[in-house]
Amino acid sequence: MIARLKQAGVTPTQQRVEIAQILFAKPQHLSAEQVLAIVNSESSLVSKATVYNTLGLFASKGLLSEVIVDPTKVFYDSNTSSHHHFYNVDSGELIDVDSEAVNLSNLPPLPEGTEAEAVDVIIRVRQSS
Amino acid sequence: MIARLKQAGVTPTQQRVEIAQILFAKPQHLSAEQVLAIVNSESSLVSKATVYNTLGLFASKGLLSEVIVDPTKVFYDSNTSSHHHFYNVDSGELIDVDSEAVNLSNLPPLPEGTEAEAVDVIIRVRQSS
DNA sequence: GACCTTTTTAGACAAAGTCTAGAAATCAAC
DNA sequence: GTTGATTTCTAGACTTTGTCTAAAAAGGTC
Ligand SMILES: [Mn+2]
Ligand SMILES: [Mn+2]
Ligand SMILES: [Zn+2]
Ligand SMILES: [Zn+2]
Repeated sequence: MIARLKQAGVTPTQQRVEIAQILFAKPQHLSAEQVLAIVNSESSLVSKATVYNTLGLFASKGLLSEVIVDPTKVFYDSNTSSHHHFYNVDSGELIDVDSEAVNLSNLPPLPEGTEAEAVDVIIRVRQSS
Repeated sequence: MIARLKQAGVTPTQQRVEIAQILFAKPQHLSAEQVLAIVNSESSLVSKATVYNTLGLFASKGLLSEVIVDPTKVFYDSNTSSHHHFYNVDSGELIDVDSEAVNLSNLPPLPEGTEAEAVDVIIRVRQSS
């Protein structure tokens, strides 16, 4: 874990390692508030400011990606390979969709003076009645 | 405009007509704060609560769609036909992309017990350096 | 006009996230 | 290992977007 942070150019402090261990345990989608709660569930280890700073830092270094699907919070995704999402608007659940499971092609020309950063595909679903 | 609201099952009050006139003047993407500022730019006509309530009501009646691309605010889109978006992460600009300009097919099977509500494609671009 | 229902309002409140200024930890000579 | 510089962390104030509440206003029906 420490090596992984170093390789990404992140000084592996104790707080950053704590947060990394939670997130990189498996591919998952966690909000900052969830990370804060998990990291401090045993004893109070990491402050709110540090959780937000660390998640932002990890995202800027490519260790996490941000998923914006809910107007009230950002999800941090430990799966950084290019993929898409189902978002259940009723439950708030976010599920990965493999890139190959979606045929996305023929993208239009980008606006003048811009370059692509990412293409997000979000399939919003609701509980069927 | 009044007819349009009635047809959507919305009682056309003075405040709702004011907001509708702003939004339905052309296809555009406005945040609640922007609508509030525009509607009250001459004199104070509509309260904050009413702007939020009205935008939510219009969206629930299909007169507007919500675009979630920015973690800090929701955009309300007066173009309700199915389409996609460029989002310039540097400028915050949101540009429509015609549905036909993107080839999207082969969607994966939906999670058990869910039905599709929408498929959002967001092409995030940044200012090229 | 009296009554009833719907809508609007000011302003308190909530949730997510940022900022600040000082404390703590780390690092680099010496 | 002490000194000094740099980086990181922290508590808590603050900001922004949005929601809630309880009362006022508006509108519809008789
Ligand atoms: Mn919000
Ligand atoms: Mn935010
Ligand atoms: Zn994911
Ligand atoms: Zn649009």
